[in-house]
Amino acid sequence: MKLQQLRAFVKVLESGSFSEAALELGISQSTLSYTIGELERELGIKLFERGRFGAVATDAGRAIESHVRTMLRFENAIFQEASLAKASIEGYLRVATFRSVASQILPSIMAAFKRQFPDLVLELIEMECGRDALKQALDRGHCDVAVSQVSEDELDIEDNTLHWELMRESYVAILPKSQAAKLEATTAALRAAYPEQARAEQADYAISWRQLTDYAPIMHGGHNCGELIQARLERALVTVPAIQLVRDDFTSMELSAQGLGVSVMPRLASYPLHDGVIRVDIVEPLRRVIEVLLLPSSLKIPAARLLLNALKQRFPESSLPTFNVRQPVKVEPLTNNEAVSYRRFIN
Amino acid sequence: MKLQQLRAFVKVLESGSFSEAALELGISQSTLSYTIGELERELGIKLFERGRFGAVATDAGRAIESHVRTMLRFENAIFQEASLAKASIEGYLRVATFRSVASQILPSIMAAFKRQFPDLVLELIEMECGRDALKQALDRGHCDVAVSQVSEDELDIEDNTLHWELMRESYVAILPKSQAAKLEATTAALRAAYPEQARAEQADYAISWRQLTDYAPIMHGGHNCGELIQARLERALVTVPAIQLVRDDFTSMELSAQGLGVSVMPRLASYPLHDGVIRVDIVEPLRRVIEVLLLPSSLKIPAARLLLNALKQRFPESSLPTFNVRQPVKVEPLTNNEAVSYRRFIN
DNA sequence: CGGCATCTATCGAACTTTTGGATAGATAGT
DNA sequence: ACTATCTATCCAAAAGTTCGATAGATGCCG
Repeated sequence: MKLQQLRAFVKVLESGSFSEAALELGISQSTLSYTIGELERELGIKLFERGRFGAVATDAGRAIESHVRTMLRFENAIFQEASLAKASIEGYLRVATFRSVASQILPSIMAAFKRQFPDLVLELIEMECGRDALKQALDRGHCDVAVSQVSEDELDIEDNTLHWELMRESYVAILPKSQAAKLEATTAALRAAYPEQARAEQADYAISWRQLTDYAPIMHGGHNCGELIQARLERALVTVPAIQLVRDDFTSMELSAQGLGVSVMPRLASYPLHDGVIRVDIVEPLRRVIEVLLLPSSLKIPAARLLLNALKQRFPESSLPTFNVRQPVKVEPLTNNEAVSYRRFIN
Repeated sequence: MKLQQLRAFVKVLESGSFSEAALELGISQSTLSYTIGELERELGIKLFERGRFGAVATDAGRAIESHVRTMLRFENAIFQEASLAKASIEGYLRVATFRSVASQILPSIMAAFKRQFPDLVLELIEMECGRDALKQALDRGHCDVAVSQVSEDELDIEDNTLHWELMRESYVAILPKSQAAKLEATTAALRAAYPEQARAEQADYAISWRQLTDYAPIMHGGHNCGELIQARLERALVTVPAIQLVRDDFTSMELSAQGLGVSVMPRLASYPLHDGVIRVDIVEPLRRVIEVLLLPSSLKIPAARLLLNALKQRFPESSLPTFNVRQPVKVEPLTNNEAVSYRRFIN
């Protein structure tokens, strides 16, 4: 078996066609055909179903996918260790996450990370936001680290995937200043009814989901989970008014300031606050937990440990520990010779 | 990077010399030198310190060892998946354990396992009995599965190594029938003093460690942890009489029957009981836990799952779950195309 | 139904890499 | 200083890989 065959295998898997994979690999189609053919011959199984449509993996092909990717992951880890020994870090790191984190949270962190380790190629893979999809991406070896969203009541994980909470985010409502007086009247009563809302970061006003439905919702396309909020609004009221989608935080605050509706956005995104609006806590707050996921074996990848450390620095409150950059596995001077000489076979 | 280089790397690591490794690999010394040289050139680091003595890994060499072995482990997993698709299972499985388990417990299981999967090469690696040593063997990739011993109060494991209790073994004393009457007199009192001893598998007699030291201990060379028992005996009495070492269970019972001393052996080993002896519970029993250890990633190796299932069958009381032989990771028809088309780079 | 477009497989020659024997260099022990 | 035991290098032969050309297979569409 050869690594080149495995690299070709993955490329075909991803591009779904020999010809295109060959193009991307910069080799001829005949070479690629020969390469995959050799691998299949050695394994004694067919890896791809070929046809007019291109190439699609057989059951057996899918069965080995994650193993192949694991091997390539560790090839990368070896390059990273080697570059570490030369006091730099080369290689790549693939981070999978969903749209809002990919667009709002990671860019600044990864840019800083990139500045610190310029020779590392960072790859951000955008996927659906469900934890299951991201966990599968890890299992299949599509990425090294994943950042997913999970609701507060589903934090546990049944298998041995590692996961740490990065932050817990609550959404706030943004309403025009003109509504301040009206809200002032109800805020005290609401606070009393929902005491758990009392926290350091408390806003001057509070509102209930029921009240919120008096306004036209302005959804933020960037970092809220549209369905989550929409579902919650629908629970409070039968029909939800037509929703406007906006891309920029300040734009949506501007719309709110103009009295065009209520913006719902993660608390963090509401700083700095637009002059014409007020920040309003939503009682029975809807919160989501942003968590990092990775396979235990990914901890062996130096760049992954570095990224986790960077995340810990950015989110000091998170449950992340800090990792040693240098081999976390202690290598004792026990010579392999000893282990080997004791070896015997059962035949 | 090429797998052949990695295989050569491991062989040099294990044999401690280029010449011998070349011999074992069946290639010439010059070829091996060139192979390792190429790898070093590509990584840009020196992997071995060479000299009159042979070759010994540098820090960098040791740093990549576990990654290299992981890659080879998964290469093996790929072959196993491929053979599974052909309704057999080829490849190898390396099990590390310590002497008594290697000689007394595993052979029958592994022989049966071997009969079931004749094309699988089983490798039994014998090491020291400490859990730490075996865990390190796993971490460094010297084996796929480890079976270790641990005392009852150290069951927890801090990192994410998987571990399941196979069996909990208590030792019994074997004494000549002539001692029955004498023991009968004290057994009831001892049972009352140590009620936790009352169990289904209870023997007809009980004895304390203090009383045990009246007899010459006959140690069983095969499956007790000599030091463990000796230390316990010494705690009960200042000096322990000279110890006789015996290899066969029935032989040591024979010695006890002849009134030559007391045998101490794991309960399981005392079946069937020799006619001339009695089985005696030791109060404040000394127990050891035999557990299976493996890395989470080893669960991906089909043969490892098969072996765990075989162990579960042999030890139905153990905490082991039963694994699916076929890919434990569900592979959904989500095409990689989708994931890839979303991909973008941060540069 | 048949031509067309779009795949992959195969062939043979050019090219690249790998291999092994011979030899040189390095080093520790005697 | 000699010897034994390592690894590195050189070079020619062997082996493996690559590519363009071409053939074969298959679904699409008029």
